Amino acid sequence: MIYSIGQLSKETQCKIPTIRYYEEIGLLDKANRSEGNQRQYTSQQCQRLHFIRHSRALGFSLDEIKQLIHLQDCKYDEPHQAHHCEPNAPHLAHQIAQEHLVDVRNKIKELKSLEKTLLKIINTCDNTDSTDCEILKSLNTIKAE
Amino acid sequence: MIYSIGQLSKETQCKIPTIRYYEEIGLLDKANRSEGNQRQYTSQQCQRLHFIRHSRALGFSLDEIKQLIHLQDCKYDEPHQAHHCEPNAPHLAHQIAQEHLVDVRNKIKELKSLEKTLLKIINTCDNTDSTDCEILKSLNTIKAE
DNA sequence: ATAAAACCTCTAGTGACTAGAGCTTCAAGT
DNA sequence: ACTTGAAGCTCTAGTCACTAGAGGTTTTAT
Repeated sequence: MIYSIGQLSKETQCKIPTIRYYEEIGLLDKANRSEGNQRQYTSQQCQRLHFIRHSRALGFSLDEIKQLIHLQDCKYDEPHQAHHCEPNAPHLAHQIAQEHLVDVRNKIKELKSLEKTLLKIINTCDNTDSTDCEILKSLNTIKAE
Repeated sequence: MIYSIGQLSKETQCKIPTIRYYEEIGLLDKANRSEGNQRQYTSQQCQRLHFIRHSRALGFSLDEIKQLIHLQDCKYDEPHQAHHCEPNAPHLAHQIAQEHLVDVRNKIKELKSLEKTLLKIINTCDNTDSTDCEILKSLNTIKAE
């Protein structure tokens, strides 16, 4: 199966300029071109883009994804391949995922305390018809926790 | 009290280039200059920067903050001032805050489901010494919820 | 008087895209 | 075979909220 960039875009729900951008920064390999210079993708490349999109949806950065892809390549490469491969790719992948989990949990904590503060601000001004709403004042004094 | 940019920076915990950036985009008024062209700030401007920083800490975008500042100015301006002022600034401020609260809550929801997915991925590969870790495979197939 | 710290402007870079201009190629219908 | 419109191409620039660095000037302390 061969995909044009538009078909790939539909298949992966990834916008066309984004696909080109991924190629530009080396996250996707350079696509083969047709006689008329249009990009052609294999199902393997489609698979890879799926991987990238799922990882993005989970909040991994493009840099983390680059690492994960490298680890993936290690996994499947024959040992005699030229490029350097980690001896324990699965372990590293595990580590990246766990570090990311820590980030996510921290972010949740922050947002919850933020929610509390916002609620406090909004509630000091319950009466939306009041001409002496406290919100603007609050933002001068209340500190985020 | 008159502040140099460095003093203002210390007072508000806002980095110097950021202060200049806020001036550039019109979030802070242009500062008065000394004979030697260095910026000088009043405590009013310091107050405003505090407001901005607190709002940022609460996750308001600079655009939202611009709106809030405008509303604040309306509140204190005499009615005969030239520029257009909202008739019910407090109400609008309330609305901006509430919309932001909704955003925050959505973000929390997203992150929680993300946390679940990450955990699932990590747990399918409990044994970090395994040479057949499932993480990389998972990222190909598991979808974020 | 001199040296160091603080300030100035200007340019460019970050991450992860997105939008638009202006051109070429492809596929379908007549 | 011809035309037309969709889809593709490259390149530049914009988004948000800063941050970093170069290279120069001013202020402050000794």
